[in-house]
Amino acid sequence: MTIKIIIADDHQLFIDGIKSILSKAIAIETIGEANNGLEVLKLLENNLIPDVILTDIRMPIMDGIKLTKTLSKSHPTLKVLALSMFDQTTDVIEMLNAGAKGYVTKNVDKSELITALHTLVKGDYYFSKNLPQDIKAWFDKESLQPEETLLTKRETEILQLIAKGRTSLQIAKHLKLSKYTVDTHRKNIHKKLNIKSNTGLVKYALKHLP
Amino acid sequence: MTIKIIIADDHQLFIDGIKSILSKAIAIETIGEANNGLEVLKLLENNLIPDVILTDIRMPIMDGIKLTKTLSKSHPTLKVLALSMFDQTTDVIEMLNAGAKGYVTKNVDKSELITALHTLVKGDYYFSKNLPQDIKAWFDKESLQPEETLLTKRETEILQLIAKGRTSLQIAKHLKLSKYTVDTHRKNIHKKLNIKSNTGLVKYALKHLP
DNA sequence: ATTCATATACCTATCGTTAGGTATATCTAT
DNA sequence: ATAGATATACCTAACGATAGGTATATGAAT
Repeated sequence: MTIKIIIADDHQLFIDGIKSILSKAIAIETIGEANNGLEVLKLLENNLIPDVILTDIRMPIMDGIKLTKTLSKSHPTLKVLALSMFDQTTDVIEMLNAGAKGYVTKNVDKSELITALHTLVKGDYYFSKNLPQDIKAWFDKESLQPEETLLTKRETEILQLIAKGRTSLQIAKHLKLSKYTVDTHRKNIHKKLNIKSNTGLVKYALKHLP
Repeated sequence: MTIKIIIADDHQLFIDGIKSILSKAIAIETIGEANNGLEVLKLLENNLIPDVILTDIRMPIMDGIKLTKTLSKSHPTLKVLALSMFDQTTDVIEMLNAGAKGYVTKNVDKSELITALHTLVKGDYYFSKNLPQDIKAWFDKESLQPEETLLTKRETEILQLIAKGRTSLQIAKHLKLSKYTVDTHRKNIHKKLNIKSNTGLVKYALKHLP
């Protein structure tokens, strides 16, 4: 049984490359391509129905997250494999919450891509190796809405203060903690979100926290 | 006469894709691949000499600009075709200054890529359609300073990079400036915006800059 | 009852930013 | 032609963040 896929990416050359790779794989057929989410929906409207949609996250007009959300309502049996350059936890979680069944970064090799496609068709999830460990753990535990439970209350509290521009020492005094404790929380936040810089933390906080 | 090429990109899947595309093209042969600039140099040291090097710009360890500069000294007959996701003029100019003979973005299609390779081998320059056609004209062109902006062009440029999480040293290298100069601009931005922390700058940039 | 997650605290080395300067060169407009 | 703005470059001290640890106490869940 041949796996039928649609590829969505705003870089045409990348689509061409994937198509070329998959044309050599047995039992996989590319039946359509799109440069943004909206174009995928148009293909589906024309009754071009694949088994898996391989989609980039960041695309103009309609991004991969919006696309996946739409699909999980209109075509719930259709599997979505996210294909991104970024391994930031936020992206992974957003895609999973939207309904994606797998996530691979663009530095996997072709065999891993093919493995991922087969895994999804079997009904399993697939995540590439370089993603943070926690993600798999959350799904093993079948915990829902991982975004909400990602950071603990304390971590969230501290992240909010970081985003306000407070230093570790100021936060420590405010919460009557040791500076060391605040720094430990900082490190744990970094690890959980797979973000290394203060700049990144600020951007995350602005997007995801009240 | 077959055109021999080496592909350099930090995303293995992208290399695999290009290789797959080019394997179907007549008279083009991929003789090597690399995940960063240094790996390209190693291939050349082992007497693997291509006609064209197809290289990404942003790569770890040694980026495409550094690689191209090195090559234009060590292997001046070798043609470099830059292959980037970004069409920012600064990138194009940097690559051209470094000695690249062409620049295509990753949203060209496969036929355009092949055209570009043939054009370079013929000895001409090639730029994909979405780039400013006359690069020299761009150099001569007077850049317009629209309306009364608080920050200067340079300051804006640097602030955008700060907001992307780049350090002063990284920005300095990218803009070919001294770290000291970048820090001076930083201080001037602080003063003009009356913001003292990096955190504040990031928030300002997200709100006010494209 | 014991494991696990959470929260706490400490240590150190290194990196990056901030703040206080000074000093030119060029470009722009009066 | 000259003042003012812009862009460049350098120096250093102090402060804050990052990345490696280690270690203990507690409450919740199996």
